[in-house]
Order: sequence, then C-alpha cells, then structure tokens
Amino acid sequence: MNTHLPKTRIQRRNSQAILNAALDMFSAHGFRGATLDQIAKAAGLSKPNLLYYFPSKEAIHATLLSGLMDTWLDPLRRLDPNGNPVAEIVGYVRLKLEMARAYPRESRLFANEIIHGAPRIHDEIVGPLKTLVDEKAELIRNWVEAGRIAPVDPHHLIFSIWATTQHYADFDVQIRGILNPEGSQHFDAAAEFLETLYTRTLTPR
Amino acid sequence: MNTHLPKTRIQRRNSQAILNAALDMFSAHGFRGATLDQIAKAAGLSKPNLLYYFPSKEAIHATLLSGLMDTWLDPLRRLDPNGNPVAEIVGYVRLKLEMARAYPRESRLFANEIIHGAPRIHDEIVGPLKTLVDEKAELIRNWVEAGRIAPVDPHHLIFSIWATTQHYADFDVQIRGILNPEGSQHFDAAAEFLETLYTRTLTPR
DNA sequence: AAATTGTTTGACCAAACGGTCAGGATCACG
DNA sequence: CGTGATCCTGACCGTTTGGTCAAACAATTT
Repeated sequence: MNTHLPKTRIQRRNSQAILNAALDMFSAHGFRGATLDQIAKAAGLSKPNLLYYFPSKEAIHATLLSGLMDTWLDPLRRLDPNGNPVAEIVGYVRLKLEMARAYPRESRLFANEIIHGAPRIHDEIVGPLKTLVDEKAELIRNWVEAGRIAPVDPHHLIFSIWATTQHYADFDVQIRGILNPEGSQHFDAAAEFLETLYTRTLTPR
Repeated sequence: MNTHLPKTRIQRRNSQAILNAALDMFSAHGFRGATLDQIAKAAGLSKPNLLYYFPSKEAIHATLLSGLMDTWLDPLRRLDPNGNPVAEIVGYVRLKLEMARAYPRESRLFANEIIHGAPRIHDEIVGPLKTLVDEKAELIRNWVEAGRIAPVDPHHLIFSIWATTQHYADFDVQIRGILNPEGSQHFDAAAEFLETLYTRTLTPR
C-alpha cells in the first residue's frame, strides 16, 4: 500500500494529517457521509494531493480500521489467567472505559462499521476476534467452575462490558444531553457505577 | 405533512411500503448511505412516485424517527413507582431486550442518529427524553434511599440498561460472528444473563 | 547548475444523487 | 359512461462526489 513505512518527513506528516482528519470525518458522518473534499480540507491539503498519498477513499478507511483493530482488542488480550479473577475483569472494564473516554472517535468508527453490517471487517470478526473472545470466555468459564467468580455466561459478560463502556463514546451526545456534564467528569461516576455493577455480579458469596 | 391520516387505501399501502423500505435502508446504510432509488425499488415504486408520497428524503427519515421515539421510550415510561423495585427494573430490562430482538432496525436507526451527533433529534433528547429520564432516575433514587434496592447511580443504571440491551440489535453482526447462533436463540441466554446481572446488582443485602 | 526525484495543483470527467415536471394511466363515484 | 381526482412515469436537470491527469513546483542529489 502507500502508508506502511512512509519514507520522507513530508510523507509521514501528511499521511498522519490525512488519517487524523479522516478519523474525524468518518467517525462523525460515517463512511458514505464523509467526503474527500472535507477530509482534504481538514487535513490542509488539496483533494488531488490527498489522493497522492492514498489511492482511494476506501483505502483511507481500510487503513484506519485495520490500524485500530489491534489497539482495540489489546485490553482483552491482557486478561490474565494468573490474576485475581474479579480484579482482572473489573480492571478490564476500567481500561475499556478509559479507552472510550480517550478515543471516542475510534470507538464510533468501529461502531459505525459494525452497525452497517461490518462489510469491511467481517473476516476479522469471525476470525481473530472470535478466536480471542472464545479463548477468554473459556478462561472465565474456568474461573466460574473453580468458584472464584459467581456463575455467569462468559460470552454475554464480555458483550455487556463492551456495550456498557463503548456506550459512553458512541452515545456521547445522548448522555451529554441528559447529564449536562462539564467536560468528561461523568466518566468518573460511570467508572464507579460499572465497578459496582461488575463487582456485585462477580463476587462469589 | 403528507403522511398523517392517509386517506385512500393506496396511500396507506404505499406510504407503509415506503417507510418499511426506508427503515431497511436507513438502518442498514445510514441516512447518507441510503439512496432514494434503493428505497423506491425496495418499496416497489418508481422514484418520482415515491416523491409523490413524501416531499423529500429528509421527510421520510424524519417521519420514521419521530414515529419511533414514542414507542422506544414507552417501556421506561411504564416503570411503576408502586411495583416491586427489583422486579420493575429487571422487567424493564427484559422488555428492552425483547424490543431489541423484535425491532433491530429501529434500534439501529436510532443508534445511527445518535452516533452521528443526533442532528435531527437533539431537541427531543435535551427536552422530553431528559425530562423522562430525570424523573425515573429520581424514582430509582428514592428506592435506593428507602433501602429497597442496593445503592447505585440511577442515571448510569439506566444508561447501562440501554447499552446492554440495544447492543444485541446494534452490534448484531459482531455477536453473530462470535456466537454463531441459530436464529435468535442467543437472546434467551442474553435475557438470563442480564436478569442475573441486574438482580445481583440491585438486590439489597 | 543540472538532473532526478518527490510533491502539489487547476482543470477536468463520468457516475450517482436528490429532485422536478408535463403528461399519461387509473381509480372512485355520480 | 363520463369526469374529476388521484396515482404513476419517462425524460430531464443541477449538483455533488470519487477520481484522473498533465503540468508546474520544490527538494535532494550529483
């Protein structure tokens, strides 16, 4: 492609500017809703110049998505079989929520793709993602069987963590409309709530 | 407008066909991603004929969205101050999940709108929605103070219910890719998990 | 300074899009 | 049957969009 191993200084700078502007636009308006002119303008380039760095709109989107996948799944990968089960899972929740706070654009880009049927990352989902999730679900199942956490369906537990944490990024407008928060303070209350939610659910009694 | 009180039989039938086809397209591809030609074709009409029933693409979308809002919030409205607190909330969860199963297109339409900043329903959010949510949050707060449910942040409790239930509609593709379910059986397991999640969280001890 | 390589642009294009319009077909009803 | 209202369509239009291209400009190397 065009973007791995950017050689010159200018290439690195412009590719980065394009990807950043594209992330803004794609996450705010969706793939179809974002235009090359918008992206180019936001990146401070002309449209032909933008297309000098990426062969197509599709290519920019693909670069963003594939670059995102790894980062996005990393917290789950780090769920440690040797740690304290409840602490591990609650820690995972906290990490995911911090990512929703720090990288809402990425979360929305991802959400958009999935809502629309994941046409460009379907293989990633039924492949590596499923493998990883199944592996971690198995780990959780073992914790349940060992009586170290209260019984729960591991897959649905993971889904609920994704849902509750990413919700704060994806539905940001709705939450702000209701809470009227200043800045992102409400994330602290969210963190506390989610910690309570999962601690009570998972602590064996 | 054009669509309230459709007079003739043909008007009723075609308006309905258009809205149904539009719901398909908008929920699958977003507002910008859906085209009038697609919608018209899916509704079995020509594009000019479609525009005989609705003045614009925007109008179709607005009709869908406003028609949806009421239905979507109804379950929350029915949270009963006189019922058993835990049962009321768990019942609300169950209802929302059933809606996600029965009306995934509506859920996605809504999700799409919010993700993209709710440009067309922002007033609804900071107005009626906020009012309703604040009112129900107050109810939950009272339950907490009366010791009838364990202490939780009411707003974030509601958010988590929205997130976990709608997730099964909005992220359907991802969930199917991971679980490989037949039909929508996995909704039963989801219902059981969520019931456990909220029962353990809310039951006072 | 010349030559090579890398970067940027204005002008342009074909396709797709939302929407219009004049007129033709069909229906309901006296 | 006739006639007015409703319903439907092909042809068309202006704009936007993703993308191309030849040529100009800048940087680097020799």
